[in-house]
Amino acid sequence: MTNIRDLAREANVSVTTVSRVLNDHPYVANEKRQAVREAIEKLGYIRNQTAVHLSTGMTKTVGVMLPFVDHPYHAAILQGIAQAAFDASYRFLTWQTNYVETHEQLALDALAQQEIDALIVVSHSLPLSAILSYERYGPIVFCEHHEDVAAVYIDHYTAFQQGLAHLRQQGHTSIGICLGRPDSTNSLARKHAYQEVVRDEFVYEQTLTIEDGATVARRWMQQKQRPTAILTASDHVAAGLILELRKQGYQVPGDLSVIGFDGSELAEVLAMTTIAIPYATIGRHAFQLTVREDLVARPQIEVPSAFIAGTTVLPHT
Amino acid sequence: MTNIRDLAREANVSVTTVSRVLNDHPYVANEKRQAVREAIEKLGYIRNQTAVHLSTGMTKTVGVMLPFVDHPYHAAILQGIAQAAFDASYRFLTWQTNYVETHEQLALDALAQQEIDALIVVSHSLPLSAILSYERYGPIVFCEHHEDVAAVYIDHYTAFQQGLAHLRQQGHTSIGICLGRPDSTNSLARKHAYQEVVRDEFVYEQTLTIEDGATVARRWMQQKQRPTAILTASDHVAAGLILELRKQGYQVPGDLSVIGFDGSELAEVLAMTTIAIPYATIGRHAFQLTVREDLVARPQIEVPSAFIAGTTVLPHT
DNA sequence: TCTTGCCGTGAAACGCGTTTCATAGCCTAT
DNA sequence: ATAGGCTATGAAACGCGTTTCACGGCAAGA
Repeated sequence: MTNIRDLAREANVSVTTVSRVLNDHPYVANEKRQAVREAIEKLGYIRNQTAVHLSTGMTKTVGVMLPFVDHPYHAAILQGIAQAAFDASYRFLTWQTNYVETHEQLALDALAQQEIDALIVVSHSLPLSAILSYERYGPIVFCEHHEDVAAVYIDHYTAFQQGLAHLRQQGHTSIGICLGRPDSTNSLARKHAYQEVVRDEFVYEQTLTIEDGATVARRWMQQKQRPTAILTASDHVAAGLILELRKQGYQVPGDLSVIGFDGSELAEVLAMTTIAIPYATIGRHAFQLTVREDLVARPQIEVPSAFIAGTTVLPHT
Repeated sequence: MTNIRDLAREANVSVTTVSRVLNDHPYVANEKRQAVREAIEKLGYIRNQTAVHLSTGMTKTVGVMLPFVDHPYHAAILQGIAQAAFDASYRFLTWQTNYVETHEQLALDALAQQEIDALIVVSHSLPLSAILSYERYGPIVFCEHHEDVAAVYIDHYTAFQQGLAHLRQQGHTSIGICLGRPDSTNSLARKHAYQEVVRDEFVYEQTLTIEDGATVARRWMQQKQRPTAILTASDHVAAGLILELRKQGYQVPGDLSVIGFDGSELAEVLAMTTIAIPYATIGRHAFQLTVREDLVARPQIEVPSAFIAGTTVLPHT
């Protein structure tokens, strides 16, 4: 591999001058610049990025810690990050953690080891304090709300309120909710919105997948006291719920009204009433935060959710 | 930042010995090893990965060139790559190209610039030869079939044959197909399988999204000569097709039988007849190929597809 | 007793681009 | 005429871990 010193020799200039040419520094005479360019051409020189990284002390790479790369909304956030990173000539490394703490730790280590310049935490199971202790190694941006942390998030409390308000407007008083991971920030906010307006508690926890949705359906069918509407925490769960009910001969929304959450293709396909989240936007903002000058001030960005009317909610009579 | 030389001074050993301790090299006396460990502890030393990369000449990172990170089957491949890379203590950098050639080029540049040790090409629009000219910089593995190239792929020809055979078995003789990008390797294989057995040509090209599926539905409705069954090239297209037809009052499979392709959640939700592809497996194999000793022999791995019976095909009477 | 061969250790070179600092010519403002 | 300021250029230091090579010591095999 030819390097910058070979070029210097070939072009009869110093390595400094070669470096200046490579970086478009102005203080190079035209003939020398030309000579270097010809040497590059002649020797087929290609810049070694690793050396650049070591020398400059930055990798122009951000890390992304997320549980699953192939879950639709995580993938959508990743898409936004990919786009924003691309626009800024950054690259991104992904740590798929499955919510395993030792895996999450590896992303933190990478930040400390200067493999990445900054870290975006899409979702995590390590304690917040454990993650924040790595802030001294570089910027850390979250995709969910925490106090005193750089973050871009949607207000799950308000989003859930919107859904509940819609159901109550339609005359539903007996309303259930599905939550994902029970103690996640999001679940707590949702529960909060729920408990403010609902008396009967129909809370289905640990619902994440289509299959979990079907399980909720089976539980609902067995209940004597049933809600007339369920607000889920993901379109996946809603889809599983709806399809299992229909399979068993129930009507959705005739027997049960259902609202999804995400605004995914699944909701589109099922013409589902849902709450759409602009995940790609979250990803874009998250990346942009990592390179923001005033990150020390720990800025927070709230992105709006949008209620989408579909065909899976009927007024309660 | 404390470095290896600081450690050496603190522990009264040479940098060589420190390096040996860091890399668990056996030729270090226990007392010295202990002394180095204490120095690491005391000074809070953290290894600089970039320096390791420069020094060793490898980054333990593979690149992934793919059009979209948030399309379900690309995400599923990415998931497989993520898993296999994780197991091998590798990282992966992703280039989301949108099939834009200049973007694809950036992934190739990264290989030449030694930012990545190897490149996985999930799908591409650059000419194959342009990509292969970068093989001298490092291993390149494809996720689709090409002659004389390291690749892991599914046999689209056979997969499509399976679907066609099923439809003909059910009495369909007038069969249409949807293809994605018209000149992609996959489309050509599919077309080949199609033209072998079908006389009337009902080929709908450039169908990729749910919306495209709806467009196919509208075209189908306007046709005087219509196929009685359509084999699509993705569950997305099939979903759009099915739902638009149903919306317009047609029966699926009563008026038109439909077979999807992918075996995605969408197919599951719609109880769609489809051809399932083990995308994560493709990703895993692809990664494993990049680190295989005999990669110069350009090994090829074919992974099987699986016909999944659903409710969107009815015998033709 | 003499050779091998393994263990243990460190100086120095290596990988490679960037940046600081010093130097020097030349022009402009005072 | 002189102090500054800008252009241009290069030597050397820097970032930092790995690896090669040389060397001393000691034990086992010949």
